[in-house]
Amino acid sequence: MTTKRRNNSQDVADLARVSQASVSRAFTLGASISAKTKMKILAAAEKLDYQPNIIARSLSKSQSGLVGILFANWDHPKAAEILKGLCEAITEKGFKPVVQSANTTESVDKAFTDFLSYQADGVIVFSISPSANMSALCFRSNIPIVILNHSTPGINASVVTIDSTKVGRQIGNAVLERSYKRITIISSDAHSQVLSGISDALTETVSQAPETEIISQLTGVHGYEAGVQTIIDLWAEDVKPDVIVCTSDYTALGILAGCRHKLGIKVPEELCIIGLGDIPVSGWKDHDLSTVKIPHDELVKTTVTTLISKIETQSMEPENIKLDAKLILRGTIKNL
Amino acid sequence: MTTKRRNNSQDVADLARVSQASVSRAFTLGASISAKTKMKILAAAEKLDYQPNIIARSLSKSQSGLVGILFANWDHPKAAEILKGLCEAITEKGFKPVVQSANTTESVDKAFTDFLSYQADGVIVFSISPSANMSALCFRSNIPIVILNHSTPGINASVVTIDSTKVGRQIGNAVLERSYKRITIISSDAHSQVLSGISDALTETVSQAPETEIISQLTGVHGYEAGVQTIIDLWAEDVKPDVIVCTSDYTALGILAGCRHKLGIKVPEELCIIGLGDIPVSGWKDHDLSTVKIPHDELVKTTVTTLISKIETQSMEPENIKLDAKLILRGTIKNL
DNA sequence: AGTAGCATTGCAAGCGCATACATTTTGTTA
DNA sequence: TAACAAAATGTATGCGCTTGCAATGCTACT
Repeated sequence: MTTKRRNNSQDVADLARVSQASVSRAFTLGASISAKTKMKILAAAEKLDYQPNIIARSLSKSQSGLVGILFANWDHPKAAEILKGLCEAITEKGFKPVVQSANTTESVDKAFTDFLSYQADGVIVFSISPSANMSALCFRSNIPIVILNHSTPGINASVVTIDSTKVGRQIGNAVLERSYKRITIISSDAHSQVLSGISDALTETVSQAPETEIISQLTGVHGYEAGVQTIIDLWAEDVKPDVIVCTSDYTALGILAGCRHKLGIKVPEELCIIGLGDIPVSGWKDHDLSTVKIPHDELVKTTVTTLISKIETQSMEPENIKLDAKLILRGTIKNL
Repeated sequence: MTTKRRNNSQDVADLARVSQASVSRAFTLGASISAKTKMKILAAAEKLDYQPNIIARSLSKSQSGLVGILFANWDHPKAAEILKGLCEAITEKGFKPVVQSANTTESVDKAFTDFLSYQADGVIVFSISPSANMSALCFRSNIPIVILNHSTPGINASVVTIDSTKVGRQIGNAVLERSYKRITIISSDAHSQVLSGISDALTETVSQAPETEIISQLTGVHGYEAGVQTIIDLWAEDVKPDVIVCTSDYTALGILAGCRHKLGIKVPEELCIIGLGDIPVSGWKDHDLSTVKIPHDELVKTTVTTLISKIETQSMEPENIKLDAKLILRGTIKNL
């Protein structure tokens, strides 16, 4: 089968008996062209299945209209929602999202050089940071980067996150008001700025309250099963907090299940559990977990808006944007 | 700020004192070039932050290396996993995934014309079908389409799904072996071929067993809360099956919760519940839901392999590929 | 009618790369 | 060492589009 060449603007021009430039103008918003010839051209284009070749347009305008999305954390409970939001917002702005999956240093670097090759007009990075090399390279190449949900100091990129310090304070206050005293913090990921921000603020708040203390802090625990095991271990070791703040809902749900089904610990009377993320399951009556609702939608929209505005203004100035998250108090914390 | 032009192959050529063509060859695998000059060129390229401009390459080779992904069903419990798999497999094959979100007829058509414009080499469609118009247009333009998890007859596209008929028979047999008699089918989506395949096969299997019958069939019920409400309604109306087959785990979990926490129905003694999808929560001890495990990973890989092979062989021949799914029997069905 | 002023169109030169073809260099063999 | 094949390199053209500039058409006004 000889592959039939796709029709191009010259073919349309020939059929419509105009110049190729006019065809181009017919498909360019706001170009100088009369309504009459535009009609004629569009009709011819229709007849020939013609669509402007964006690749060629990109080349001649030297901007691709492509936005790279580097997506690292597919296990994030809201991964689909976030990616959907990013893709839709990007499309909405007239760009196309090119998604790359990467989480090792090398694969991240590879993804970035690919973005460079594809002349991406900008890059969004989710839950990871580019290497200093790559961010510098992008800077030199005038490709703005916006990082969502992660931050690494000293990188030439903008960052959009929740205000984790504020969340930490809210949790601290809620716990203190209810006279819980002995706190354990369980974080699923030692490297996330969001999580460490919370525990910093929590430490700070608690240290101002007499008789209250953070009795233990565990790191790298994530997932339901790990949660179940963790609470069993704690009780076995006789480390018995009356509050567990957990930087993942899944883990928190595991802890809750361990309390109820294995250890017979009464929640919230004997133990208060707070998660992070507000995944749908947490709201189910079976669990009714107290947690923190993160404004993903807003984070996503802000990320895209920020990036596109940088692309359009050719600005490489890093910004640091923090949005508020909301503490949701449900059955796993005492009522006031 | 005057935007500094990115270095191109000519710049590298000048620095390395070779022709532009040689630079091109240095970056083309298997091109005719000596090791020595290649070194020289790569060094110069390094110095100039040069990356080949894929947009220009695409134009001159008239193939973009882009694969369009039309993603319709972001609420699918495995949406992230599936999309990740697609993106990674596509990247692996040396292409780039461009993700479009669309679920209305118009937006789907729009997405397709965009793919055409971007000269996508192929398109993957998840959980929806392109319009006849668009599939015909793609056919004329030699752009192969592979549809994952959905099928519409009379469309010029390949399809990859699970063998839903086989799944339906498996469920039927498992239920009959355990002497359940009165079956209710609850499907979340009337249009999915996967789901209707199951209920067809189930109907067929059941009709061969004396005293067994499908006593009711509900459509358009989806989600946890809807499940809770549905079981309450059924009991209130005195429609009491002893098996509920549910085409979504979330709904099945809602039904299970309704039985246990609202109605006091004993599962599996009085009522057997089977879901579809095997989402993680279903495996948790709290629920222990019987369900069907769909080989998403395999589906995804097959989809991509199929598409890429079509792209490379320039084949527009539609294929229809069916993979096996596995019935997982847990606590919500009686032990044999 | 003549012409300034603007809208429309055509012309042609790129955008950065791949590649057919021509030319030069290298290596091989008698 | 000559002669020739093979490998390496250079030259020049085209991929399909945008856009600056020039040429043309049109309107309105004196």
